[in-house]
Amino acid sequence: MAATIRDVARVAGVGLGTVSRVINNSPLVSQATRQRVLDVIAELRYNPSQIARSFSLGKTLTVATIAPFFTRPSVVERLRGIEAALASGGYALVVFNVETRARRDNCLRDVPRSQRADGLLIISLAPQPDEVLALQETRLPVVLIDAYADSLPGVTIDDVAGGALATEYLIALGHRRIGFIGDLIADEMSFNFTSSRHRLEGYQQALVAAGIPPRDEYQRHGLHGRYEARVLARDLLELPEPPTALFAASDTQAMGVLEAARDLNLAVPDQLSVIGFDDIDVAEYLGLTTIRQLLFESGERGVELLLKRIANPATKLEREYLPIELIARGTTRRIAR
Amino acid sequence: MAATIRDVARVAGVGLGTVSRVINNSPLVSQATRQRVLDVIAELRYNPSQIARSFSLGKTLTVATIAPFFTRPSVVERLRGIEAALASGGYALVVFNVETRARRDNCLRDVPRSQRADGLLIISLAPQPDEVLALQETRLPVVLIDAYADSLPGVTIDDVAGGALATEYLIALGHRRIGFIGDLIADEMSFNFTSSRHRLEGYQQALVAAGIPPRDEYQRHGLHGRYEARVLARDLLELPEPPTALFAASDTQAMGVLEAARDLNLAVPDQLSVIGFDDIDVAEYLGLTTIRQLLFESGERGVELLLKRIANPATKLEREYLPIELIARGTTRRIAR
DNA sequence: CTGTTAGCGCTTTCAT
DNA sequence: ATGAAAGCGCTAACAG
Repeated sequence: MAATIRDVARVAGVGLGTVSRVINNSPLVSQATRQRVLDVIAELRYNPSQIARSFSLGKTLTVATIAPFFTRPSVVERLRGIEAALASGGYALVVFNVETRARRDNCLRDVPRSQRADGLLIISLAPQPDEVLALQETRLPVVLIDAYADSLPGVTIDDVAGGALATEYLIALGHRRIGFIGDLIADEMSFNFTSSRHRLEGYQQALVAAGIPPRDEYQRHGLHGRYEARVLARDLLELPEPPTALFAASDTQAMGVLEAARDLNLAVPDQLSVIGFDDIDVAEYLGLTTIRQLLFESGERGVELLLKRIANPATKLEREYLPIELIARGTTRRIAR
Repeated sequence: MAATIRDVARVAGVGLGTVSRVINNSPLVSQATRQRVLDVIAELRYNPSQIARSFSLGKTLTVATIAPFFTRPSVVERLRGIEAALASGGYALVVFNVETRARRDNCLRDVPRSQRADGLLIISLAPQPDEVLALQETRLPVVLIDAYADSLPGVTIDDVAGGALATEYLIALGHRRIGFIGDLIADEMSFNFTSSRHRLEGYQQALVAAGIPPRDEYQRHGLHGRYEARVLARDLLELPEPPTALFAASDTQAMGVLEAARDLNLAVPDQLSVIGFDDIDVAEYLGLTTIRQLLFESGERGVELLLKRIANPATKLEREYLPIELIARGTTRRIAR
C-alpha cells in the first residue's frame, strides 16, 4: 500500500541507511544522493511511519495528560499552555478526561503502564501514596500540575496563601462574617482535589489571625459546580445571621454564589461581597473580584519540567510555585455600617 | 529494564505465542497454562508495550483531532463528546490546537501523514479543495465536525437555518432593524470558518422573506472574540438609526454585545434585544436567548462516523445534520412601540 | 560517504 | 493447545 523506506531505497538505488539518514537530516549524505532520495520520496509520496519510528527509537514523542473535567475553564486554560509548549517541542499531546472516580483510578493505573507516552502530566489530581509508588515503578517521568504529592515534581500555587489573601482582603474591607463555599472534602468516593481544602485552610488562618473565630456553619462544601454552589450559598445566606461576604474556592462557584444572591434579592456588592478564585476568562466579564493564578503558564512550566525529566530522568525533584495576585473588581466593597 | 513478552515466556516456560494469546484473551490456551502465565506476568510486573503492539498490529488505537482555539467553550464541549466516545471505544485522543493560519496549514498537511493515528477528526475547519485531495491521498479516515467539504463525511448543523431561526424570532417580536455581528469573512489569511458565514446567509434570507431589506451597515465582522464583538457592536449601536435587536453568530460574541449595551447604557432587553448562538454553558447563567446546538453530541456522532470508517474505509460518504433549537431567555423581548 | 545487518516487542501464521 | 519463526518499518552500529 503506502511506500516504505525500503521502496524508496530500491527505487533510488541506495541503501536503507542512506534513506534513513536523509529523512533524519544527517549531514553524512552527499548533496547529490540526498537530492536523488528526496526526489524519490516525493515521487512515491513516501511518509515515514511514526509508529515504526517510535518503536525503533524507543520513544513516542508523545506526552499524556490526565485531567479531571477538562471542560472546566481553568483546566482548559492549563491544557492550552501544555499544548502550546508541547507543540513547540515537537511533542504530541494525548488527553485523558476523567469524570468519575473509577476512571480516575483506571487512568492513573493504566496510562503510565501502556507506554504510549514518554511522559505524563497529571492535572489537579493528587495521587495517593500507593499510587505514587506504582507510578514510580513504571519509571515514566511524571509532573503534577495544580496538585501535590510527596516525592513527585510539580507546579502549583500556594493555595493556603491564596485562601488567606482572599480572606484578608474581605477583612480589610471591614467584613467580620465571612463565609466559604468550596469543594467536597476528599473522601473515599471522590477525587482528592486538594486546592479547595488548602484555600479553606488559608481562610481559617486569616480569620484566626484577625481574631475572628471561624464558624462551622459558615463553611459549606459540595460538588464543584455553579449549581451546587448556588444551592449551598442560598442556604448559607438564609442563616439567621448571614455572612456579609462570601469566598468561593473557584470562580465557577463564585458564579453560583452570585446567582444565589440574585435569588434572594441581595445586591452585590452592596449587601454581599463575593470573591472567587482563578480569574478565568469570564471573571472579567462579570466584574468578579478574584485571586488570579497563571493557568496557561502552569501548563507551560509543567511541560518544561517534564521535558527536562524525560531528557534526564535523574533530574532532582523540582517543585515550582507560581505567583498569585488579588484582582479587585466590582463584587466586593467596604461593608456598609 | 522493563520486562518483555520474552521474559515472561522464558520464566513461565512457555512459547512467545502463548503469552501473546493470554494477553489477548485468546480462547486457545488451557486454563492451567493461562494461570501460570498470568502469575508470571504479575510477578514480573510485565506490561505489554503499546508501541510494539501498535507497530505489529499496524494500528495505533489513537484518533487525532485538529481544533482551532480549543479553548473556546463550544470547541471544548465538542472535544468532551469526542473523548467520551473514544474512551468507551478503547481509543486514545491526541489533540492539536490551532491558533494561527500557519499552524492550521501545517497540521492539516502533516498530521494525516504522520500515521500517528488511525483516524482524524477536524473541528470547525473547512479544508480547501486541494487540502481535501491531499487528505484523501493519505487514505486516512477523516470526519469533519462543524465544517463542510465536498466529498468528506461530517456532522454539522444547518447553519443557514439556524441564522434564519434566530432572525425570524426577532422579526416575530416586532423588530425590523436587526443587526448582525459575526466572524471575519474567510480570506487568504484566515481560517475558513464557515458557520458564521452561513448564519449570516440565514439572517439575510429571513430578512428578505419578511420584506425587510438587509442593510450593509447593520452587518459587522471581526475576529471571533468577546472584545472584538463589543467594539463592533458599540459602533453599530451608535449609528444614527441603530438596530433594536442584534443577532450574534456565537454566544461569546453575544457577550460582547451585552457589554457594548452596558457601555452605552442601553437596557437589555428593554432597549435592545440580543440573541446568540450555541447555548454554551454560560448562556444560561446570563439568561441569554440563543440557538442551541448539540455540541457534546456532535463530538460523539463524529467519533461514531469515524470509527465506522476506520473499521470499513469503503463506507459510503455519510453526512449528518444535528437539530437546533431556539432557547428563549431574557435578552430578547417584543419591541416597545 | 554509503550499504548491510541486527534488533526494537509484539502478533500471527504454520507446524506439531 | 502450544512452540517456532517470520515479519511489521525504522534506526543505529558496523564495515567498508
